[in-house]
Amino acid sequence: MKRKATITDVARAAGVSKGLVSFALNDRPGVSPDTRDRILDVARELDYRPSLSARSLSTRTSYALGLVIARDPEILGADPFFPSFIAGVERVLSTEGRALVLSVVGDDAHEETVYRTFTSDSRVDGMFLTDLRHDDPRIPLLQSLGMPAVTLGDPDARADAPASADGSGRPAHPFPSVVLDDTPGVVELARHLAELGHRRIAHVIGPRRMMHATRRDAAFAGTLAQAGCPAPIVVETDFTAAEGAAATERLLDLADPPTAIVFGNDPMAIAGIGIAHERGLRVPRDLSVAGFDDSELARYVFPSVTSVRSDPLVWGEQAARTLLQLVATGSADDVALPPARLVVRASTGPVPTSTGPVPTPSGPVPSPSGRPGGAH
Amino acid sequence: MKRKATITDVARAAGVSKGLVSFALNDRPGVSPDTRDRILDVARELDYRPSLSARSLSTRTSYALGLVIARDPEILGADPFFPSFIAGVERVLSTEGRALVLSVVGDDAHEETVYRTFTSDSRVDGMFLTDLRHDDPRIPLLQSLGMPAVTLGDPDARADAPASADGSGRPAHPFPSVVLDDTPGVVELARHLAELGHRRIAHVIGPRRMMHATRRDAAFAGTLAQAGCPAPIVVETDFTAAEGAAATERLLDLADPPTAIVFGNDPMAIAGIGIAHERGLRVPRDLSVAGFDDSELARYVFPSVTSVRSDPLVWGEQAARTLLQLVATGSADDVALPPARLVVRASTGPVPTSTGPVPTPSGPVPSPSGRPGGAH
DNA sequence: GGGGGTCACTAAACCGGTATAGTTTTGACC
DNA sequence: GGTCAAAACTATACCGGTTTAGTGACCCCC
Repeated sequence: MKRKATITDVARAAGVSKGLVSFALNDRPGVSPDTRDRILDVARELDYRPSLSARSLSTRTSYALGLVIARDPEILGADPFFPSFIAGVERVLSTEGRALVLSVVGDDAHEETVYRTFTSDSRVDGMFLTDLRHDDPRIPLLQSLGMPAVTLGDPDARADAPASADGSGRPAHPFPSVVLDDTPGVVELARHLAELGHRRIAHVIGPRRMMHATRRDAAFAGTLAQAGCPAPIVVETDFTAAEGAAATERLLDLADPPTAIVFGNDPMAIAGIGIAHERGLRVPRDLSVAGFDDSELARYVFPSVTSVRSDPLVWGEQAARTLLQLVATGSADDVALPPARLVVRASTGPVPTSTGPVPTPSGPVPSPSGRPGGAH
Repeated sequence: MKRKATITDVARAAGVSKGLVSFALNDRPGVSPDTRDRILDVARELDYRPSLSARSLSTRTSYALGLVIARDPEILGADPFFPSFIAGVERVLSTEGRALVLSVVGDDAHEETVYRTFTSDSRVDGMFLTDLRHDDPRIPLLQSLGMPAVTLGDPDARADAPASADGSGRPAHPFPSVVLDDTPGVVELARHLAELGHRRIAHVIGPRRMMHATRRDAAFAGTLAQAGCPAPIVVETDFTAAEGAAATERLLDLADPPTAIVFGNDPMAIAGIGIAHERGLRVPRDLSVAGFDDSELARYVFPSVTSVRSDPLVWGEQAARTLLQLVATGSADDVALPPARLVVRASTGPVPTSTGPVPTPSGPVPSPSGRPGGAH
């Protein structure tokens, strides 16, 4: 196993200085065409690969992007969002010679230190901000650290922009965002349930401090109100199947239990269906259930789960592209992806006519059919 | 925002040479106690953090470990193994100031280039080898690249060790392994089904080229044979819920369908239950189903899924520790973790007495009960 | 034919650490 | 008090790139 070729080897072999090799390899002017070709030939012949660490030291860039996931490891395993998102990110990064540096943290205190460490170690050139929170402390943190970032979704515009030098009317968030608006899907879902005749509806959401939880809650409740429905019963969970199951138990124990339950992700919805079945209820005859994210499994459980498709893979790809551009050029535009849409499957159906589990269909709504449901 | 302090700043402020600062910070002999203290004080005061890239360049070490996942992004989202494994790895790395560099690749050709790139870029100091394959090409590859690695499970010992300098009787695999033996769990599962009276049993396994698939297949079939059962029907899949569902369809379409189906992971098992329910079969009355890995969701679907618990989180922790030791000292011992055990839940029950779905219980086996199943 | 400008290229500084050779200080011992 | 070795510390080379200042060579043009 012989030593790797360095830029000095290439320079010597090509009979030029190493500075010129650097110029030729980085496509910079000041190298005559035939010299450039000769250098590139020699480099290829020696199988020269520039040293990342040397380059990093010189240029103060790491050629890596960072993702810090602040969720309990257990949840991480159950929720398919992050694996898909990461796969999307990777799909872009791998073609660009960049790497993804990952960190999974349990608590907030540790989270901050990871952001600080990644920055002070120059371990990454930019970071993805997922699971955006209200008044997210990570935004001023990264801003003060001078670390570029891309947010998934719009952060809440804060009026008190701390040191906003220009008095322009620009939005208060300092980082470009990649938005995949889930409101249309949520609105469609609310209308869908209202049209099926549901009135007593529960919404089992994720942690309230996460923006998407409250945003979806607002969109859902707002649409129901428009449709003349009473406000939904809202239950906050941590996104685990366990809490989804527990929430379902509590809801079904109510004196006047809901006829439809909407869950913040698919694992919770699947767990909810499990609870219903265990109690002898049939879905959707006695209880309608819907999930969120449209994971693969949602299509294959029985009954297949009505869900809102959010496409984390595409989200990851676009977030990676935007962050790469931000890092390279210093600025990047906000991007809006096609919004999430409702996917109706077999787990939602017309409201039961009486309070007891009676199998009488109540309206013209088609009875739920086969598994591979199409978009609404 | 002022510039980060460098080692030179610390040296100047402490009135010593930077070499001595380096010695003091790395706990090396040759520094008097009070000088060392003074240097450390100054470093703390200046909030000095050594530059990773500079250190990497000097030491030819990247302070990062790599994981290449060669699975389709879709599968990655559904299968909870990797997220949990990664979380376990992270739990160890984060306390050691190391980072995890991740890559997700679809096809084998790309996989090899990633291993080569990570190596030639010195992007990582060592790598995790998961989803071990028969005659795994990654082993000679990493060996020839001189990249340390840890394997999850024992690779198959190859007689033709290429350049085995010493004629010792050591096993042929050059890398330490972290083994979580799943055989006991599989054996227990086979016995469990045999005791319940099942004879026509199907085994829906993962890709044959992966060692764990064939190893489990062998253990399962062998135990059944010992128990006097006929050989199971084996169906190979890619681990997706989609193929799990398709396999279930095919099996149930057989003239003489199996009375129990064992799946290679939980998502497939859950999809299989979905298919059964869709056909009007009841689990476990008409069909017993078992999964693998014991993911969170397995506890919360209905019926809760009998599975084999493999504890990917612990696996990740131990793999990280072993790899860190290997990288630091040049060698590490093989580690055996507590083996995977069977977790009996509600999805497995006594074999139906007749071929038709008749609700007669057939034996003294307790009827499947509540969700939170305990270990067998 | 000498001044001025551009182009191709070289030499050397620099990034921020580690490692090594060399120099001074300390201390033990006779 | 002189000798010698160990301990403490400095100076500097080095890792492998990028970048800047500087040097010829060449051309243009009055």
